Amino acid sequence: MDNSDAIASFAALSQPTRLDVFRLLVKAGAQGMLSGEIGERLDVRQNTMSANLAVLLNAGLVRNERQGRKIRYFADFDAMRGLLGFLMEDCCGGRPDLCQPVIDEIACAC
Amino acid sequence: MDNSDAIASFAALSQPTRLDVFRLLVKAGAQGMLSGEIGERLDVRQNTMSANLAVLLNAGLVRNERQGRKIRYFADFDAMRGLLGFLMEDCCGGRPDLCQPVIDEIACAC
DNA sequence: TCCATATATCATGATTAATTGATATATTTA
DNA sequence: TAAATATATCAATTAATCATGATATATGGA
Repeated sequence: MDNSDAIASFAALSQPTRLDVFRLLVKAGAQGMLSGEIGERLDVRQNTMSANLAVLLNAGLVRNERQGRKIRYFADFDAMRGLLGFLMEDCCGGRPDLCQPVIDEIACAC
Repeated sequence: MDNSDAIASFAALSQPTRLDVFRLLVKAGAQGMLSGEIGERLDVRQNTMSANLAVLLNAGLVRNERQGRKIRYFADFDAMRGLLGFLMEDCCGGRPDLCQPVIDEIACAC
């Protein structure tokens, strides 16, 4: 994870449809979702969805896997890890009380 | 933290100077940094830096505090918390092994 | 009050991104 | 192999963003 990877990731997440897609894939977890399923759920046209998925893919935030003529997309949790780590690098100026709540927040119930 | 707050935050972080600024302020922690200090450190012109700080401020990612004629900026850790929580909401589809490494990554050493 | 310092705002030109209609590619089924 | 389905690519228009020069505002000190 270098600076330009992080820029690409944040740019990818800074668009409403793509943010929705990514959060949907985070929720879906290891099961992922089909491209068509995603487009239907979010009511986004086919080519727009394809373009937006390509941006997420290019940023490394999602992976995909062909299944016949469908394509299944997954949130890439390793990429998430890298991105958040990059953002929080050397955080807090030595004051854990600032940093800890941030960590707690993503300590999801799963 | 709603969808449009998150969009604003990611858009703010998707620009090289602003990402540098934010990471610098994360490192600085509670001490923060003066606007001028930041501009000098990152070698960015005065009005460009001011505009970029305004974007971060508007996104809620940083706070500021006037000190005489200088203005001190701070990373807003509550906003970070909200943003990461929003992104990871209902994560992993019930598989903690996917989520845990993400949490571990930002468990900084401070 | 006048000047210097620190920061913010405004207008503009240049670059970049987003959506869309049309079309192409890949895969499965008949 | 032809048709149908699922997804990707292309070209073009519109819209958003960025850095910059110029200028304005706010604070502190002489």
